[in-house]
Amino acid sequence: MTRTTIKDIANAAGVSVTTVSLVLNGKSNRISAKNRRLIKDIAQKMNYRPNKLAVGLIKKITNTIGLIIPDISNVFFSEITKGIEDFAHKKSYNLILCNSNDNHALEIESINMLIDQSIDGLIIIMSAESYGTKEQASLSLLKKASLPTVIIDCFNETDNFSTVSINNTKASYMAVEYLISLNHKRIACITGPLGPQTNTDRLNGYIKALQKHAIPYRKELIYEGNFRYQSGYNAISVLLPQRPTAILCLNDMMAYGAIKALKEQGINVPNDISVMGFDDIFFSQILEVPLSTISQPAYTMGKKAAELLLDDLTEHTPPKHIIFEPVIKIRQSTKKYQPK
Amino acid sequence: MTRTTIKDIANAAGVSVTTVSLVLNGKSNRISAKNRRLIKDIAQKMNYRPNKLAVGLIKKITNTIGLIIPDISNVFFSEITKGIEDFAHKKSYNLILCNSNDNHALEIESINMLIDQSIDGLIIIMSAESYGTKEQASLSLLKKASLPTVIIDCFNETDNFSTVSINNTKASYMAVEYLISLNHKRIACITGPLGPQTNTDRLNGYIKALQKHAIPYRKELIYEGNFRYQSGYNAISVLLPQRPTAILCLNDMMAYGAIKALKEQGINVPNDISVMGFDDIFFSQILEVPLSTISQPAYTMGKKAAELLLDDLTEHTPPKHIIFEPVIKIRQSTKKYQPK
DNA sequence: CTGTTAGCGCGTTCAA
DNA sequence: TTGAACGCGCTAACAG
Repeated sequence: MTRTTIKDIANAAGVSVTTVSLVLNGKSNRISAKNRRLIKDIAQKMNYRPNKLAVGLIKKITNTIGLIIPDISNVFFSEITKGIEDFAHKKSYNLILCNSNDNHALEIESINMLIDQSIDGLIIIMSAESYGTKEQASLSLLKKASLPTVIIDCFNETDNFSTVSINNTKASYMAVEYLISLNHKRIACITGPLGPQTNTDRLNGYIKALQKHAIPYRKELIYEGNFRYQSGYNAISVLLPQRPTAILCLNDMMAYGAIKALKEQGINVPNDISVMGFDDIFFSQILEVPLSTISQPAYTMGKKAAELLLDDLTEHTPPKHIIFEPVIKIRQSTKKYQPK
Repeated sequence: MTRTTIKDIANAAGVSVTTVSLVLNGKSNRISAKNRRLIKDIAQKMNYRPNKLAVGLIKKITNTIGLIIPDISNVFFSEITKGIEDFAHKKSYNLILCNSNDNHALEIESINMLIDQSIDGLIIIMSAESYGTKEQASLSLLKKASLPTVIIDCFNETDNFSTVSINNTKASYMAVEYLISLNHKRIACITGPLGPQTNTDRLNGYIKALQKHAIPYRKELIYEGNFRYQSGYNAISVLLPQRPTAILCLNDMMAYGAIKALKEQGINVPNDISVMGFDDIFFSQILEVPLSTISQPAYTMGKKAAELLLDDLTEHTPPKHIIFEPVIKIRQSTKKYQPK
């Protein structure tokens, strides 16, 4: 069964396609009332819906936005996605989803595929591989296509893109300062891949807080993970010999892995070692020992990104940089350090 | 900056657009070798990529599939989505994502939006509201549009759609039989919304297992939840007075809520009450008391759905019904019942 | 008030 | 071996 087109309607109504188009697009001030009625009735009856490909081809507007994220099965990203989708849908935009799997080549490929689809704009969370020249490669591709873009989780003032993120440096600074206030001095840190600035910012916040409190920075206390559960777990065997009294994990999933490994070693959290996370995903509240962590408003960040993008699309607002303030959630995985 | 079109290439090469089109579509057997070279070179140099709107308009193929799910922030669904996206991307298909928020009207709206976008096919997980006549409404809309569709989590032989699901009846049957083997007789059940067949199937499996073992079915032991953490939590206060010795939760999230409420009441899992889940999402392994549960291969189910759909699109395979076998994961939240 | 004409970017006859 | 012409479904000048 083939869809009804304006041509069908025009035939049925005995008018030209122009008239139909005019009526159906609300530009019918100059069309006779009876024709207006007639056409609308027929359109309704024949269940007419405009073909968006055809409209897009002409108007160069598709009401479609692209989303590239590293991994939709990661709850932090899926929460962001929800925020984006909800907002976009409310504004009658469709969302094309692409996973980059933290792979730069796939990211580039996705950007190209999305451009080919004539998306109106893009929201992207860069892959972990996309930093330095690779990040620039992605960005310049977007610039060449002059594609309205909002970047999440990557503050970037120099290029002409809107960004949405939290203040990462401040976030981990807050976390470390809190741990220091608990008398901790040997604070280990399990980081994400130390390429993207978001991640190095977090490490820098850690370092700054130590400096501020005149605690020496020890490289041996740093473990570079990859944001996955397993890497948090693995970190423990290399960190433990350094005898940390607290461990800051730069996302919650790694904190879960670390806690698991600690438990297997018979080490109690928080009595023996304090552990902090970063993100505050839902499950952190319901852990055996609810996780102290830095909260990022994932849903809101997604929503805000969508809002910025659609604003840009509809009224060409200049790039904005939204920085959310991190919020520290003190739960039960952290505790005052008491030398034994 | 505007994209380069075949016209641009034709001009640059001094040939007609037909020639360009022929070459770029691999139908260049009849084109002179030098022109072939020339055109390909120019296309490369000018960074030509076909406009998919235009191609779609002609070919009626967009290489785009739609996905409608209740909620992308639910890890069970996001895992399915990952499976779909990975497979689709590998086959050069794009994915348009829509959340129905378990709302039938939104589901219908999404279907229409997706059809307007000329998607080639659809994968859908019905909203909790879409059962009975509402389910039929969604299905008949798809049929009228003759849109190739795969339905996940809803076995449905009568309509002409492919389906992917697990054997839900058997799944909960297995769970209950396992609990019975542990000497439990007062087994409560926290269900999902008892509209969609998937959910009533699960309840039926529970009932069948009781019957098989001559254990009376008691309505007071059933609580109808909504698959959310909070409803599992809420269930406990109404179920507890019935003194169950085991509780089967028809998804993991509700099991988490139930366990939380139990803990707050000073009731130990599994020593006082056994709890089983359903889904086996990642977090179930890392709970304080790792959750015994029925495992659904979410990623694989998504992948399989995408595979069925693309098979249908490329070679018009008849509808298939894939039923995965549930696997019981015995962890530590269940234990032999010992009367005290 | 309404129809004719001309494309949007591309694939595909049909002639030449 | 190639090009002109047509059309996918629709919008937008421009006439009338």
